[in-house]
Amino acid sequence: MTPSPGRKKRATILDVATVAGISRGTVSRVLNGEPYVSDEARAAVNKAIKEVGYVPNMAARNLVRQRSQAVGLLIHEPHALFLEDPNIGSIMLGANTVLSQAGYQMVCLIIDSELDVNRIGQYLNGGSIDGAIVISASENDPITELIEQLAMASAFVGLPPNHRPLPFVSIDNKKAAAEITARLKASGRTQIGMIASALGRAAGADRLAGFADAMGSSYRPEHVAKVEHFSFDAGITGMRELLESCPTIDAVFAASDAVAAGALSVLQRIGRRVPEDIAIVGFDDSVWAQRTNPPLSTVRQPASELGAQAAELVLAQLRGEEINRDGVYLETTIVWRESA
Amino acid sequence: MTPSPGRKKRATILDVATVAGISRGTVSRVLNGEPYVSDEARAAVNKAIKEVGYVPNMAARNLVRQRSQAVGLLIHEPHALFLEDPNIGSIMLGANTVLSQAGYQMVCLIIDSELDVNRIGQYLNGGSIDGAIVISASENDPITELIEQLAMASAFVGLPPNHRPLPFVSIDNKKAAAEITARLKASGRTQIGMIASALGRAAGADRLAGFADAMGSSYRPEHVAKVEHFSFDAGITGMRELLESCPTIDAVFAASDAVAAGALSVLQRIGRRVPEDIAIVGFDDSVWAQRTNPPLSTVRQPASELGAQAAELVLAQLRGEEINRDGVYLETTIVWRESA
DNA sequence: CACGCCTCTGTGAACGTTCACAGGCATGAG
DNA sequence: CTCATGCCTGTGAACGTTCACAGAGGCGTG
Repeated sequence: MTPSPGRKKRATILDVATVAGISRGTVSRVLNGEPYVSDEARAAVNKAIKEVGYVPNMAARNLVRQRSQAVGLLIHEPHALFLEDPNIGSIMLGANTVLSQAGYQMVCLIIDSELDVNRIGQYLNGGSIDGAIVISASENDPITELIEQLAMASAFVGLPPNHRPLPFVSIDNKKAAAEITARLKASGRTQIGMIASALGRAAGADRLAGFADAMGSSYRPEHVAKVEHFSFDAGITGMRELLESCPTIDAVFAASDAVAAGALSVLQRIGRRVPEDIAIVGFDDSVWAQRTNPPLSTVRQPASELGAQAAELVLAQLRGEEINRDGVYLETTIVWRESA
Repeated sequence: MTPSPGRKKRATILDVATVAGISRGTVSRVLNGEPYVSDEARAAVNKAIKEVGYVPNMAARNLVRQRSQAVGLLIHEPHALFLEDPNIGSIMLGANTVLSQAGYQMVCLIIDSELDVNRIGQYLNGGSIDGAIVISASENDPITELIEQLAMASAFVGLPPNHRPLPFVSIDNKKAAAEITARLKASGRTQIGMIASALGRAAGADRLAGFADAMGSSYRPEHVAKVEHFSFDAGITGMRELLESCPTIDAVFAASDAVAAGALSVLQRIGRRVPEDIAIVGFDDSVWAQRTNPPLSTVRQPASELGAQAAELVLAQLRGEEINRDGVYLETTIVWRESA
């Protein structure tokens, strides 16, 4: 009687032990590269492992070790935005490289509905991962609360919502926004507007704050269009709004490259020349920036480095080290291309 | 003596049981929503769970149940490509929705280096996931071999490499390519070329085959530029090549939208008008397609549906159902915009 | 009253590891 | 010769669940 037509029963450490003619303990020692194992035993174990096709059972290992050697990357991003955000991919790869080298498995978890929120809660606290990197959590995020309650090893990419005192890696959005706005002013433009996005998030609000700072006394509220997301479509909406409230505008700071690309498409459709008639700058230095026509002047954000540092931050906590509670800020640079 | 300043010890099912004044078994029954539990017991358990802050330990559960209620989404894509591929995000979301509703956790695993390959092997076979959805595996992929050996529940998005007889969901690349090429011919163009990409993958090779099919006797090898990836930069390279080998070309079928966008940028730089002087069509109907100027005519690929169906395929296997061994093909449609 | 059935509960045995401990066997020093 | 030391090995207990089983009590029926 065969047990079932499905997957065959997996070999355990005991099978390896009996085939190799030794005990569990020694097999375990070989598996974990511990010292005090004779060469013969080691060879016998390795041979037996191949023979029976043994692979360690993670669940059993995690259970007894009380850790999983895995770190979660939580992506809590509205549907559409996730598809457009060019930074997420870079952040993922940056984090993966660091975790991978440290022997950790990175597992990405997408939070896309209420259903997900509960299940992820279990996943977080159920011992499936030892730490979490959180990307783009919005204000009042239940996951953030959970992480804080559990006091689990974590790192946010961008500021943690609600000013929670949690570890993070970010860029200084306000400073960067102020810098590129200043540059725009210095280039001789006089009617400078902004398309501000995602004001519910620190990144969005800070970019607007930086713009206002740099404009100083020449700041005009009617020169700011406020849109919901960092998206191409939001850029279209925002640009139309801006043209209506201030037809003589001659420069626009868009809160992201995607927004800038949307704005650019509006300007081109109505025949305004960029940069001759109107200058436009973005933020992120994503693929958008280099592939619009003209290519965008923008703020370069070290996305993969953000991911990498967030991963380091989590690893440090797992090693039990004290970490910098004030967060890590990475440098941005201005990339000047032809759109301004 | 406090045990350690780190995370406090987690409550177990036994703690809940003692607080509620009943046994493990009943707590377990409540947890899993089984019948034959008195209302009082249920209430007591729920109260106790809140009180001690209990969360089930997944490792222990997975160990005894021999399954994890999680499905992996393996992304094996060269670094740069992962960032550009517009379909991956949609596939992820499509799969996540289906899995989430079925009570499964989707975990994405990125394979970006040799290091990753080994670790993922363990992850796959170590009981951390019950099934796998594989995106864009290239020929001779060790992960594919592993999945076949393990006979684990799986589904490929796109054809499995090396013609392995594994479940998959795909579009008919050859047919779709032939259709759009035919449409290009019908529009009166006479010198039609193609920028063929990623010929090492079924998707890439099939698109070229479809093109050749549709061209029939008017197929000219020198009208085909072969490039490595489905990327913007590859589009630039390919277009330059094509212009050199055939300066009078008046239509180009690019193997993907990103490639088409790259090609378009070359044409615009040298002053060829699209679509007046030369027509260009892409493949995917990704964000690229709608945001180039002019927007691209292209083949619409139901990316999120691909992810969803792949998820369904895995779930069916986990339910023990027999599945269609010949794969599932989804329909594509031609989207005609202004670039041709 | 005896019996069977249904509801509910508790208990022991697993699941596959790791870890601490105990102990065996050489080897070398006193 | 004895004892300590270093290398190597085996064993029992634990990790936190689920699952099958046994059994208690209530109720209706013959």
